[in-house]
Amino acid sequence: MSTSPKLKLYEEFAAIARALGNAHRIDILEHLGQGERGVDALAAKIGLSTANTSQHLQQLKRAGLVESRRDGKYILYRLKGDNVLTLLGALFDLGEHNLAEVDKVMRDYFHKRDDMEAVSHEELLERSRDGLVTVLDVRPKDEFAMEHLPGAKNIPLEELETRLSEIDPAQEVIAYCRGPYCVLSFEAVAALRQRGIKARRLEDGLPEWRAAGLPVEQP
Amino acid sequence: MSTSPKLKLYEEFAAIARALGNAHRIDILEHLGQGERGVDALAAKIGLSTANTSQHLQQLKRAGLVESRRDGKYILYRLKGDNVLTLLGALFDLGEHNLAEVDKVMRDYFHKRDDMEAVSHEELLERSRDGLVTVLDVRPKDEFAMEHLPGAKNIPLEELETRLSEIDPAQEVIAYCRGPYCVLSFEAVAALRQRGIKARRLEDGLPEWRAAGLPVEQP
DNA sequence: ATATCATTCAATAGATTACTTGAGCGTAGC
DNA sequence: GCTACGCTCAAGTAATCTATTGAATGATAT
Repeated sequence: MSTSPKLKLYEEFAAIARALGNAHRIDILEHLGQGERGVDALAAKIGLSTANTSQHLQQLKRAGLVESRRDGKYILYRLKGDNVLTLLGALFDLGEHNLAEVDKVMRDYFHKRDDMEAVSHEELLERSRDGLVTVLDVRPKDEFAMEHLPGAKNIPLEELETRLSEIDPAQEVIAYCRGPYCVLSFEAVAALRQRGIKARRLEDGLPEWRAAGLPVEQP
Repeated sequence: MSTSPKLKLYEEFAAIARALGNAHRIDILEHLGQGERGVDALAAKIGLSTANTSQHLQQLKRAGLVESRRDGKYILYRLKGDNVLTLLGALFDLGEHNLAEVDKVMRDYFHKRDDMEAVSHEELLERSRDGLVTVLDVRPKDEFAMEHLPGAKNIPLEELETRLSEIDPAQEVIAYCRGPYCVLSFEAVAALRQRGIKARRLEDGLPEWRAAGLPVEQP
């Protein structure tokens, strides 16, 4: 094998794929989809040691999936361009269509996605313009603080039970979180429905919304 | 780590990515993009032992990237759905945009892709309708035999020098091969230009043409 | 049945990967 | 300057991956 130019290229592409070949690193990418993060903050969110997280980040960096900048004593990582979300989307899509295991997990834990009747960008925009829905961001407070959908109300999933009174039961709730496989919004919808409140999920999460060129609110 | 459902899903997605994490397997996928192949035939094309190729194919199968069927004593593998090409496309795209190494290989070996002025589907269709161009398939004879672009002439790259007389020097040649990184069409264009024949590459290869829903010719 | 061919399986050695631990380095604030 | 903090590096272990070899299926042909 004289390592033809084509194989050389494929070796580079394979290196990118290998960087995606670990569940924790995909998790990191999802979190970075919310916005820039420091290493420790990320490590805490995903439940890995700092050193381990740092090493994962460096693999992602070598593969061209993330980039970093220094801000004071923090080093902030972020996704490198919109292509990353596109690639992740293609990966998720293939998994959902081609792997029985993925389908099974979806059924078992997410009570079958289709039954959740996800709401599209377009529908949300339309209905929120008419003031018909409550847009609910169920991510943790700090993530909401950085960026959120326009007009959204933030009740982190953990606090949902104790803060139910803040939700107008006359309106439909549309919940969203980090991305299409983020559990938060699934569980929020389930909890709300159990209490008789009409609720649906937004099809995608914040990163996809932003990638679609739709407006977000910042402090 | 109690392995949340989200991480379980991400583990599945990561498994798909790991299956893409080897240059030979990407090469296999490109060849399967041309059409169904038996194990031995594939092994010969990509230059690996039969056993090794078989094992790579099984990894791809476990990851939901290929599927197989028995035909007599052959077991024929093929890509599992169009999502595979989409995923590969996203991967290539990210590599081209985000990795300096990829860009370097492109410059060194492919004489900078942009200078090659690739021709789009649309332009090819238009110009071949008017009879202005020779569509040249430079893949090996057996791949051409299985399927090719309508009206294309087949001269495998190895035979190009000896069969130059078959090409009308008055017409522009548009060459294509297996896919966007297949070397064959790059080299064919370079060789033709050196001999004063106007030549360009088709932007993509046969699989992308087929995936775009455009017609192909079969025996 | 036997022989043959295409493919897979099983066992192995060598390389790569994930995570931990503890040390090292740069920046901010005292 | 020193200390605290955020991050990276280096070394080590256990687990996983690649490619080779040779043996084992399974289907066809004689």
